Amino acid sequence: MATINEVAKLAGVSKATVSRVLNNRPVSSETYAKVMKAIRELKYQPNAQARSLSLRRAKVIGLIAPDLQGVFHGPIIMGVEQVLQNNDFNLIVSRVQSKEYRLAKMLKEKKVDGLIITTPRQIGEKAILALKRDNFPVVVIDGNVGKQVSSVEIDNYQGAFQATEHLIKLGHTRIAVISSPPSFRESQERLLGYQDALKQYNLPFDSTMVREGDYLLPSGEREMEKLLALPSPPTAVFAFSDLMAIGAIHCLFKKGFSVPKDMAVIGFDDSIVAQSFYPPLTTVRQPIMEMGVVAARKMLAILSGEEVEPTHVILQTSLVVRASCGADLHQ
Amino acid sequence: MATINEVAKLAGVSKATVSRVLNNRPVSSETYAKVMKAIRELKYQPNAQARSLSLRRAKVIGLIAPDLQGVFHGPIIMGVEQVLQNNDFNLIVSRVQSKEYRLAKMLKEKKVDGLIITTPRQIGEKAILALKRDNFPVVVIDGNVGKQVSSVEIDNYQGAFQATEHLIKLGHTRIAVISSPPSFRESQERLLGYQDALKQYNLPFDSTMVREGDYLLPSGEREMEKLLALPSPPTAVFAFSDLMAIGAIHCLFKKGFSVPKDMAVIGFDDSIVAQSFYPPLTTVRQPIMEMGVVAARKMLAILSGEEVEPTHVILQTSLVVRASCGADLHQ
DNA sequence: TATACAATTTAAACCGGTTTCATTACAATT
DNA sequence: AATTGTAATGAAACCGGTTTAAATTGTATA
Repeated sequence: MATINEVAKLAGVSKATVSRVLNNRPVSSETYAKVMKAIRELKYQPNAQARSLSLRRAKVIGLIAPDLQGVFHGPIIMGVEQVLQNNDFNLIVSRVQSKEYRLAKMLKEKKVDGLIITTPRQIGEKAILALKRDNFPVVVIDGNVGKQVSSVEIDNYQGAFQATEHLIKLGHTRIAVISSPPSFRESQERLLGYQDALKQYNLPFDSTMVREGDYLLPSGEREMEKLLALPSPPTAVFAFSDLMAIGAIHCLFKKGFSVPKDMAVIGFDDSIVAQSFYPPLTTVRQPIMEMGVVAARKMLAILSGEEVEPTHVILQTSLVVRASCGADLHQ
Repeated sequence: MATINEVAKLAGVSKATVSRVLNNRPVSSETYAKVMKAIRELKYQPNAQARSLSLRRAKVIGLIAPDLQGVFHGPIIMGVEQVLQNNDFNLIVSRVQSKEYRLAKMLKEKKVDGLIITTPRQIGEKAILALKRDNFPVVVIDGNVGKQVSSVEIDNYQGAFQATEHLIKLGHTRIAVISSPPSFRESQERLLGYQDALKQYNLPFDSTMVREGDYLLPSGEREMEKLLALPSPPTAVFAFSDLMAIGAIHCLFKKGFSVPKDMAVIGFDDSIVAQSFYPPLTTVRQPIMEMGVVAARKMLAILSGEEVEPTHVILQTSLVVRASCGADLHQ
């Protein structure tokens, strides 16, 4: 590969002048032509490493996540990468394993200009705050680690409220919840949305109606079984993930029940499994990819100096009505 | 951030000596101690850009794919990243948009040391061969672009053979196929596996039994409908993706059929939707994540000079028997 | 004690860019 | 014609590492 020195020699100018041409700084038109000719002839491509070293920015940002695939992190990666690509940045993805260690490394090595961190719960909030203290550009997705770190979240309260309200409007009064671990912030927010919806429609809150799952299918199946064993079982179930909703339906099908006739079921996420299941699952759509888009834009804004104060954006959910609650039959 | 010069000054040695300590080259034990002390005190972290420039390798490899999420590319990313992380490499992921352009750029800029390219069909095989001609390290996943480029593939023939054989052994003789576009190499390989299985069990091949889909759910639903309209419809369907298999089942359910009682259905991929569907889908498992693992290992081998001649590994599929073919009832 | 040799260490060059500062060339002003 | 100002260019320093070649140190040998 040719270097800037070879281009300079071939064009008969100094490397400073070649650099000027490359960066669109004023040069005479004849010089410009000479240099461009040499660049073409040598098929010259500037060395990103040398440029990064000199400019002290890599034009790469890092994304740290507990997982790089799946219905949640996959779309986030897509969203982030799309924005970065359009702005001539690259994306390094890294699965967090050894806790905080690798986090800081990439930044301090200057391998990346900034870090987008998803579900910081799994990483350790202190580690993130430490980065922020060292003044590294950090954006957090789906988790608020305090006012000083920019974040992108979804409105869990709103999503749960919508789902519950939908079931209430379909006439259900005994609505169960299959929740996620109570220690997770989003569990609390969603539970609050559920309770407030009940309250708004003057329905009593019954704590036996709330069960705890772990987001995965088997827990949905298991908790549905427990709900059916109740003296007075629910007529509708709101699960905090599509997979748990589907698990609940597995349980129902195995016992010969029909959905939505015998039980209305609603999920959360609107992942690929929701639309492909039969009956197609009514669910709360999280704008997951958009979280990635917003986070990436925010990161670029921070790097360009546009965003100096941390900001926190909360994206809205939307209800996707399909067949698992019988809403289509109700008209 | 501290630099090597500051460390050298604090330790009272030259930067060359600090460099030696960093790279585990022989130094006296007192020098070692002095340098390490300075490194700790300054919280020194070597600058990756400077090192890359000097060593002419970035310790980053690029992954180019038409998609960065979903049931196929998600696991590949996981597999690749896992291997790279264990070898202290980073992974840049990039969705291919503007065809060949960006491909070469990252390599020529020296932003990455090598490129792993998935489903090269969408990228243009000539572009890949051009990279190889320029002697850039390239590994291709799920697509063979010729003997000169290392590749990792799965045994499509074998997978289709297994699936078809399974249905035959369950007593089916009219087995339909919902294929993918015939121009795709894997379509041809799978079709051959299907036909050879029929042949081996002395079953006739009937071309009306093979329909063309596009890997997505709606096409499965659509083609199933056509199959049902046949004068003598199949009793079993083998779809070339889980999503198409599920689409076929949607069609059957809507018409009041039962699966597997009225129709056995088998998919391909073993994606998340296969296990979460009801009835759980029997399918051909592709070792997708393993493809990423193997590709990454191969890339590292190329970069370290271990692998000089291109190699081609073909991973085996396996049949995952669940409920959609009724095999569990047959015992 | 002088000499040879190996083991450490350092100074300087290099990787390939960007940028500061000085210089040159040239047109405009008085 | 002398002076001033401006635009274009080049030389050299710099970014922060690695590496080569030369210098230094200490030890063993003659």
